[in-house]
Amino acid sequence: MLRISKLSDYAIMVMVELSAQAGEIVSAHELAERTHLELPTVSKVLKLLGRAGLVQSFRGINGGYRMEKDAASTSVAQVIEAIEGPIAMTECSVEEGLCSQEALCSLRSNWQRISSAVARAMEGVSLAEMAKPLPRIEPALKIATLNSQDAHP
Amino acid sequence: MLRISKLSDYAIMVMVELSAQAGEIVSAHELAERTHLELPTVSKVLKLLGRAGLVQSFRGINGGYRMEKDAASTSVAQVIEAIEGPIAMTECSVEEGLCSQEALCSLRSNWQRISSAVARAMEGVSLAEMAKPLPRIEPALKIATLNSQDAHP
DNA sequence: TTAATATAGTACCATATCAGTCCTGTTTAA
DNA sequence: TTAAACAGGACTGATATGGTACTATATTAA
Repeated sequence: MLRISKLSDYAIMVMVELSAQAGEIVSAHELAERTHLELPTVSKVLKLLGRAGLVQSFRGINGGYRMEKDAASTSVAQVIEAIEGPIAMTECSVEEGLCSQEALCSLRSNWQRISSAVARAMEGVSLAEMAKPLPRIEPALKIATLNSQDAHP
Repeated sequence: MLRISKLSDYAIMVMVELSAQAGEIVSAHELAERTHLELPTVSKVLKLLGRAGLVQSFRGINGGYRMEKDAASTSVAQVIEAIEGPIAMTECSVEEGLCSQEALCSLRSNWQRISSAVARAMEGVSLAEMAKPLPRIEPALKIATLNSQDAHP
């Protein structure tokens, strides 16, 4: 299914929410409420984002988090990497060991190429864009769109 | 880490190996030897590839598998989809239920856009290309072609 | 100085998913 | 009829992930 982890998904939600209040310090508690996620989960995500330098943390009684960069200059790829580490498709196509075949080696370099392309796809989308309901729709592929019951007017 | 499953990785290996003998019928046993994978594993992968119509199977004493299409016209994406199903990044960004916020909804459509770009990245690489040790380091790989509504070097 | 609040770091567990194997049935050729 | 090879599905062990909890530390206000 080629998915990103839920935690990364949450991280995007949190960052987008934070970007709505750029410049301000928002507590994890508040972010949890707005994203409808559990506080411990949001907290975990924020810690990871903090280590990656995407948010700055403030301790103490009026503490919280603040976005470090502009939403337009932070990419989805950066957020995902903060949570999951480097973007790559395979550990190494030849991990079976005994790479003694041409074919296997050719795979490895090609996987790296594909990984780059995928990474670029995600580097090309900023948080600012994510916050907007989709600038322009394009030839929609057959990508699965699950439940469509959005509960708001 | 944004990874594909090992099974998909294996599937590519098997398909590339099969393409080296395009037109011929090769047994799972033989493919297992050439890829250095275990027979049951290779067998499992081949069954999935067969159901997806990427290979044709032949039972009986001289049975085996044969590629259905040309290696140049079969993409990495097709193979991965045969193993993992539709390529998508997230189940649905709003699976938390209670999508009552603008931000969440904007995420969903954007994820679809990203998924499309990622899918395209993998549709742009054929098995024939995978079999070659990497044609040449291309400065601007034409694979990605993500919707460049923003300037993207 | 102390109390309250909020994050940091780490560790833990339950669960879901995946990889890998095996078993039984079916088809085909000799 | 037998052996070889695939089809389908079930089962299991391992791994990773998601989610939570606990302790320590920092900050602010009274």
